Amino acid sequence: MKIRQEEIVEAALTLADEQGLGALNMRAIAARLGVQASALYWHVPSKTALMRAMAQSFHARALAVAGAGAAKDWRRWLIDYGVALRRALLSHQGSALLCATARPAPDTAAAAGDLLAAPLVAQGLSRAHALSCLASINALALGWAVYEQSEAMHDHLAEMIGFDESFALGLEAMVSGFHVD
Amino acid sequence: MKIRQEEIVEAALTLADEQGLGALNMRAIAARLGVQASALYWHVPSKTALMRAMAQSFHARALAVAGAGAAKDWRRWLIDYGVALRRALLSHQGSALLCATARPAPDTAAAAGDLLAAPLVAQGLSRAHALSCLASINALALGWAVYEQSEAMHDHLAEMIGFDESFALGLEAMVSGFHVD
DNA sequence: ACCTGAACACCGTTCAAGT
DNA sequence: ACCTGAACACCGTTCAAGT
Repeated sequence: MKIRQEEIVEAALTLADEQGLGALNMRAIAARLGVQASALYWHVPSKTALMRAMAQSFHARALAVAGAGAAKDWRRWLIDYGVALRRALLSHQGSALLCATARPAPDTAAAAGDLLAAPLVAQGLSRAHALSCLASINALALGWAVYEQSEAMHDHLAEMIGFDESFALGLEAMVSGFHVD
Repeated sequence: MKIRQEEIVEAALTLADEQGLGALNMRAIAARLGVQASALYWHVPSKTALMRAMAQSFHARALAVAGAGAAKDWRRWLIDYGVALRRALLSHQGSALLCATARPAPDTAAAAGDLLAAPLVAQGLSRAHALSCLASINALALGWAVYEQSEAMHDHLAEMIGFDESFALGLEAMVSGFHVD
């Protein structure tokens, strides 16, 4: 039974989705593909690299969604990006923690930075300022997603606030406070 | 050689600080205390519980700093809290990831929520709105700290933006966008 | 080229046994 | 009460050997 890199990442993703990030181990991934754990190492250098690939798929999704409407007002664009990023993170269990743990490949990160900054720079923000704003939105979305995906934290916070509204409130407040430099 | 709970948490904290969170294991902690790994389980129920205790020490520090000046304007207070929280997280290696992973004890979290909301409620914000604002600030500080403590992410971002200024910018933007409900 | 089987070092945790 | 020593199951990873 032949295996490809892509299949391994996909299997890992659905496994993490079903059983949680803590249940993600090489033997379980291999079993899901009808193969031995050691077979994975022909296609993937390490579990760390595998998790990095998993994390990148989330960023890629958010980037694709946000990149679509580049003609909008830059504040609107930032808000849409933040919402899309959070949604992408929440779409799979444990993805926030995964993104917090796994570092992206340096070249991918640089390319993503350029792509994200472009629509802001086109509307008059300096590149440095655009990246700064983007980083804050990344941090906000990641932080919220971490809280929402932490079981106990989720249960506790959910009693007192609504996640969607609170995130929207914080995001809109932040973006409205940004200025063109 | 007798051991106390507190000593174990402290040893774990300094070990994580020196060697990183990945090097944190029961045998290493025990060795630092001149004891066998199995001895730890007389004082601590599990590694998970130990990490929870570690995470709580960070929140406690930030809470102590922020609780100090309760008479300030609520926006100023929120900003000071955010800055204190981030500083507390950055003071130990891997603390952000630790706080993202370990869930606090439910009663501690509830008490912290009350304590933090109090100065805001005293100045006219509703309890729900105060908690919502606080959660956003928590998320922002945690997200930033995660980025700053992720080695590769750090190196990459540091080339383009200043962490301190960018965090301050995002935090002040957000707080200035909050309103009394 | 791609996979199996068996092994290695390491880890969290348990438990009888010591003092 | 508190600690040691030895063990267990589990994990990431390697590597010879098969096909």
